[in-house]
Amino acid sequence: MLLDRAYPDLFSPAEARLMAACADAPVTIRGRTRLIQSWTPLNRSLYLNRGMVGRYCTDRQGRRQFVGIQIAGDYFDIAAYVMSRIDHDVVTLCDCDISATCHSQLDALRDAHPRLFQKLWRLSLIDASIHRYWIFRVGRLAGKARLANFLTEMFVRLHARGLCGTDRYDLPLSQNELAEVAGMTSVHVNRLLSELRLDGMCTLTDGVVTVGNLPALARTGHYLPDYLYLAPAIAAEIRQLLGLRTSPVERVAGGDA
Amino acid sequence: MLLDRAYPDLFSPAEARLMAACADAPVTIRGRTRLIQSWTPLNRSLYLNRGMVGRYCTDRQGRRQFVGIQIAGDYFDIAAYVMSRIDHDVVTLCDCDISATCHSQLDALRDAHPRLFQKLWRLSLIDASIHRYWIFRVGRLAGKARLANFLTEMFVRLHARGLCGTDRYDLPLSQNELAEVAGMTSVHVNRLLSELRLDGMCTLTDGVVTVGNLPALARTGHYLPDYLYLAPAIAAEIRQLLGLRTSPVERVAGGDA
DNA sequence: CGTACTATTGAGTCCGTTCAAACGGGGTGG
DNA sequence: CCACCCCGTTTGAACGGACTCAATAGTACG
Repeated sequence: MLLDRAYPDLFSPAEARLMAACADAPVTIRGRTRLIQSWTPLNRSLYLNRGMVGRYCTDRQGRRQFVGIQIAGDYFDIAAYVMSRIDHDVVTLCDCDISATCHSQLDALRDAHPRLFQKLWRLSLIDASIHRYWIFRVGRLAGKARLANFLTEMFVRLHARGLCGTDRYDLPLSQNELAEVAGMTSVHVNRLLSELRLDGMCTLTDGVVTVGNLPALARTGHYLPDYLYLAPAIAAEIRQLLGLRTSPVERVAGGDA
Repeated sequence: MLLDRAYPDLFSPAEARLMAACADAPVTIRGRTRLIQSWTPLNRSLYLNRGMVGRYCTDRQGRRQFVGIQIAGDYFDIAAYVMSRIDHDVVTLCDCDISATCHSQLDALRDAHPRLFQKLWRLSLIDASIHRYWIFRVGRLAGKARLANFLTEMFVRLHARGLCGTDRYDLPLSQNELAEVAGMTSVHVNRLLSELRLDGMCTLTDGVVTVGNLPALARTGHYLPDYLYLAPAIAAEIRQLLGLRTSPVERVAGGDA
């Protein structure tokens, strides 16, 4: 299970087997397919084996705002298990392999393995932490930093799971969808991307991000990966790649800001 | 317990007593006090009996972005129980009564009352849903709508708990802090507030919001309260106050957008 | 061979920011 | 009691980032 690598303290091999045993066989779904419509009653939750999906809200004029991007190894609607319905839509961004788990199976899991069950809670809390970082990004960062920050996040999350190397990764988003992530216009995304390209930080072509200068990208994006709650070993590797020195714990110990 | 009113399906009276029994006696804390520093190890979680607290991230220049406001009746760092540390800071916005619950007590609760325990998960998922709505707000809404949207959210959340009437509520935020919520400048907040005042929608003076025209405020804020997962009866009352007709379920049944 | 959708570029406009200054209330100390 | 200061609000003026509108081109698809 992909989660092993990113969060080795999260699922033991036995637990991963238990989770996999609950799930149905994966199904392949084409890109740009709406998987979940908001407020529809749901009795299954979904796990993404391969691909990428986006979660979005829509305003009254139909303009979308992505509120999350899920990558391979994510349970992307555990909330549906607890809440029965969810508040947002979910769409595949490319061809995806998805396996479903009936909520009744999760009920059984709760009674039989409460500690494993709690780890699902942990996953949803990491998700919430990512949400908070997205608020920070669109609220506080200027255009260029906003884009650089998001592109760095996607690199870090993919690399932490072993889904990409250090110099490129797949990002199946059009410039328009990138605008719906970053809270701006596709025209503006285009100009900012060309700035990042001229700076030699990264290029985005045909759904592939080629990373030229990762530390510079992280720096212009004011990016810090702490909120992802990565396992210490992986966090250290990521910090090295991003050119960061201090861990959050050191910063706390060091004194007040 | 305040949660009873807003989410009557959430805690039964017996469960509320159980939760209260776990908690220490409330302590009063002065306003503008930092309660939690990010990444500090925590062994207790906090419940807000009275007052208001803010959760925020800080960028490298020290500029704050609020990522959440908690009101009386909120557990505002359940995440600390599962994650041990949290990714953001927490500050009191006014004098607050706060009671703590040791994580060991929650462990006991998990083993003795798994279903009640799951309701804590539910709380944290509602929290995440509010996060998503904040992303939507700062990402997609223009300045005036952004402010109106936030002011409507705070009214709805407070009113749903019986913490205010229909024409005014306490909001202990300076214009500068409001700017840190809405992702803009205090100067701009000032101008937008005066617009809302001239439109007769609402005024903010000395930490009190006086609501002049709630439906208009909700309309300019493009506000829909569905994401709060309010109990049906209260949701209906709120929709009436905001001048909204359709519930989300009706909209789903009605057809695709 | 049309019909989309996507990327790119230009020009003009407006929203929101930055920098500044003035005002008013509430505290404190002389 | 007054002087003073601090903090929050208010307002002005100028700048710049981001948007809107628009046109072009390239590409995938039926």
